[in-house]
Amino acid sequence: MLSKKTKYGLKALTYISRTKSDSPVQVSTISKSEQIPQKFLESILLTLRKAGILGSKKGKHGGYYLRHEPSEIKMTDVMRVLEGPIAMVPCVSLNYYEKCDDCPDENKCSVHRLMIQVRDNTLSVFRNTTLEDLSNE
Amino acid sequence: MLSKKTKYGLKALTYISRTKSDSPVQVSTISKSEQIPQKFLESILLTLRKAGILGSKKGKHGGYYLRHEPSEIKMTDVMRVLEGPIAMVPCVSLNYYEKCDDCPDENKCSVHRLMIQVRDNTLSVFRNTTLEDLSNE
DNA sequence: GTAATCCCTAGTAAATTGATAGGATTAATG
DNA sequence: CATTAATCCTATCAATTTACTAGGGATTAC
Repeated sequence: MLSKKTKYGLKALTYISRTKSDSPVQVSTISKSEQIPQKFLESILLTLRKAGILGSKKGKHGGYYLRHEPSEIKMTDVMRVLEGPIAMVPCVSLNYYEKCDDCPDENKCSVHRLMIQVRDNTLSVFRNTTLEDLSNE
Repeated sequence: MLSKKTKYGLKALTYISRTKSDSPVQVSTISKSEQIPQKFLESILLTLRKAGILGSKKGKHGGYYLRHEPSEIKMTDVMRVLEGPIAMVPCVSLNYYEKCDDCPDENKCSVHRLMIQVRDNTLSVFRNTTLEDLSNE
């Protein structure tokens, strides 16, 4: 299941991306428009900022803005920040690999081989989708 | 993340499928061989039996067996029983569809459209993989 | 200097996960 | 028929994760 954190994060990014304005977008604005609890959203946008995806401006008339063009923000990056590893098991994770305690030989593990296929398919979707794609329509 | 329940379930099914014997396979045998807590495994195999994937024989020399040929047991069915919906959000689930509270128009929702792609890709893997595939090698 | 904004740390209730406990039921076997 | 070995069933539980909320600190525009 996709966490609400990820869902809210994606919606917020989409919102900011669609807002074609020079001034940064405020948390309260996004919160109201997308029906996201404000304090929760605050913490999510903070995470995205710390990951380098968003930038922020403090104080009055402050807010958040994209650090790069929407077409250059890949879903692989966004998903890893918000949801964590893309793989369903650590033993097939590219970025967070971990050996299974039980499994003596990964190549002979049926679960391993199945999950590699799922990972590759999911990865290809996220690699080929940018924030620009999400923001269209 | 794949739950341990699903992981254990898949490993157990693979084990049973590889055991080419007429007599049913006992929980304790699988438990030892695959390093799965016995009581936990018991409950998992019970679930698979109730879903019609496994059959069981009670009493001495009892155990579990496959109800169909490995080549006819699709991962879509197994995964739905063990892990639940394949979709990452209810609003793109084929079997467990649910509308989002917030989302006024699904076709315009960026998360919705992205998650449909992920679902379709994952689904194609599970549809094209049977227990026989898992059991080879 | 005041209002509006992000920044940061804590805490917390509810749900889920990954088990464990204990026994009831059923069947094979001597 | 008694014993043993299996599944079946219900209940419980600790740890973790999720989805928030609270409360204030720091910064900036005006």
